[in-house]
Amino acid sequence: MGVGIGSVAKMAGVSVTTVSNLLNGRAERMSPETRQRVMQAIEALGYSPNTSARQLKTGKSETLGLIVPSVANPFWGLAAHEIEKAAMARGYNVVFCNADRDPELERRYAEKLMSYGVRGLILGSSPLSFSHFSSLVERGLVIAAFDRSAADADISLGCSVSVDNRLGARLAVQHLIGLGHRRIGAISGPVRTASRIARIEGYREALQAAGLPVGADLIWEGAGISGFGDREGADLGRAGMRELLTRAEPPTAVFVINDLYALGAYAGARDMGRSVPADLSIVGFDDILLSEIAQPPLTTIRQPIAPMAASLVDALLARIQGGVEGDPIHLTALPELVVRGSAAPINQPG
Amino acid sequence: MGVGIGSVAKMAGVSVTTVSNLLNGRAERMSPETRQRVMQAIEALGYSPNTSARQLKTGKSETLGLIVPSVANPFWGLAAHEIEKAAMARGYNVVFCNADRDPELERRYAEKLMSYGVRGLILGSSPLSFSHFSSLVERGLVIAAFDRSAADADISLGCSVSVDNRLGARLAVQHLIGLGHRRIGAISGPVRTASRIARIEGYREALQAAGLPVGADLIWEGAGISGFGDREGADLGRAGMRELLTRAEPPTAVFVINDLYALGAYAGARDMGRSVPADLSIVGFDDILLSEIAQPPLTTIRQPIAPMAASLVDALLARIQGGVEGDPIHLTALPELVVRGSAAPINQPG
DNA sequence: CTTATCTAGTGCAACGTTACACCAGCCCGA
DNA sequence: TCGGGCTGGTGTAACGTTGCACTAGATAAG
Repeated sequence: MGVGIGSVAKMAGVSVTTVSNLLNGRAERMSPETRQRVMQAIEALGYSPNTSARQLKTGKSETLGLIVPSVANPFWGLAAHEIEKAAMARGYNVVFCNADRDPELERRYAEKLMSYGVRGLILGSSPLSFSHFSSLVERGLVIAAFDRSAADADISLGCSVSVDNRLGARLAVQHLIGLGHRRIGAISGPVRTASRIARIEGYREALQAAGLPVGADLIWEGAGISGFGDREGADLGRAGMRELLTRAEPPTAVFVINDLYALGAYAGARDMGRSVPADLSIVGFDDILLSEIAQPPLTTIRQPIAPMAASLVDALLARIQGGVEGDPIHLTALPELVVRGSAAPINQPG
Repeated sequence: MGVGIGSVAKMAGVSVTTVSNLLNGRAERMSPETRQRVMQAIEALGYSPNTSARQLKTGKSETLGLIVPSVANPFWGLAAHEIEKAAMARGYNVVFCNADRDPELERRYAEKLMSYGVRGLILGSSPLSFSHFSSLVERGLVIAAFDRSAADADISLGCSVSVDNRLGARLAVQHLIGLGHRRIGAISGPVRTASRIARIEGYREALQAAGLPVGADLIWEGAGISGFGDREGADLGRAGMRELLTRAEPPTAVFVINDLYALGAYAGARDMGRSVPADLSIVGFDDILLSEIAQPPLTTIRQPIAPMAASLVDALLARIQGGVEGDPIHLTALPELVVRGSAAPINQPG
């Protein structure tokens, strides 16, 4: 049954130590002929090392954990894929978990991952607090956040990367202002994460800096809506846009918290008989795959996901491998405005 | 450092066996007071079992592997999430891998997974052949395919589930025929998987059954296009539609192999000045999240992903747990036509 | 000739867990 | 009083791997 290091050793006529030495990059400790024999035995038996045993012995693991709200969300799907690529390139595997932003589920997953020997955990869509991880952090888990900005870091956060969400939102809103819009709304949705809060702040800042109105009547936050999943992502954007357009003095342009919501907002605008961008300008955030082929192609803020993933994995690995030395590492990536067809100069009604 | 079963035992004043018994559902073998003491010790020490050690000892693992082309593709992202839910509900974890349909990468991942103790592997988007897995199957790996039909099963396939792809395609094409279309094209793309082949067969069958023309000039297969990734999914649909519409006698309706391509085909149609559905009807396949909010909402064939995922996980677990008894289990799910706005009665030009 | 150094290995305890094989008391019926 | 069956445990050998601590034999230096 078990073809292990032992069977290989027997077949090659050497000790298990020698096989182990070959397997662990100490090939110079044996003659070329021995090396050859061992390698042939490995090949012949189809031997592959038992990771559990290795992990048990060394206490190290070449595996990183990743918790995202849901991989069914195109943005997190792409982020997950890029994180996996970056980890693989450094010899690490990643195990994905979909936790639907449920703190209790996140904690259970993290615990499970630790029991698998995982020491590094990447969190997508950071909750406001990491307190549910604190006991795990005490036990040696290093947490890396994918979308959290440096400023509001938590004690137990090992490292983080995010696009400058405030700046991104400002860019989006400034674009709208440049197009002549004066009543600019925002659709945010009921989930309060670090990144969403920063985006809304950026939105407010840009408006204030331009001396434009910024009131609750311009923002839809979907208060009271629960049972949020990703199926509902676009639907919430749709609902939000519909509600915003039925208010007393509706905006002529709206900044939508992310592209999935923005695509939903397209549908909401259509539902209300508005044409984008003729009657209503929209700008999103993220630049997901589908934004380019949407009709009209979505003007949005691009996050450089691949470099962000690579940097975060580097930082996390440095912390895991080099011990817990020094302060948390925080990285900020620059957002980029991608002008496409969903925002147009204001259509002066009078 | 290592808080293991041993420290718990010491703290509770019992033997390691007793702790192990409690941990493995043999709680009735000890007095309530002992149980209480052990549980308090577990709590106090923050003990969590070491999965590597457990796996090493038992040879079993509560982990399933899943290889998909890319989780950045909305369809596979959703499928992955549903598979994870189904597995979790049965006490299993799943490790996701994105292999970009590269057989060599698939094999490497599968090997890695086996070294982690994984005995059950779910494959999304089945390649035509499973030969690259044969040596792993000999070593005890059970393979389950998510989108492969019963008919064309490979020796090394343990179980499978798929929607009836032929029927789904027939439904789609019959819908178009019912709308009065007579020149019905198809966009398939360059990747040849079991499911795509079946869909194209269904398309041909429906056309033949209705006595309609079915020729190479109606089908775009993207021959010669390489470097396929998911970024290109929608782009290929766009390119395909453009090419189809520049041919001598373009179709008035087209069946697109999946929704991602179909959304790209929308863009391709716009590029060529055609309006959907007024000038051109489109029907897709899969019913991804975004299809409903696209403009026009996409008429498509829905796959019941959640039940499919649950059935496949059940079948796979039965095979892993119950030994390799009997023939492969194959399940077929029924596709459903979802009529939305992208297919309309033919616009008679004369 | 002795001692040091190098080459090419070997032996073994440990990592945390499980489960088989035990066993000390106690109670009950005969 | 003995035997049998409970109850509530305990002792320990593995599982496959690693890496420290060794060493036999050859060669080199003094």
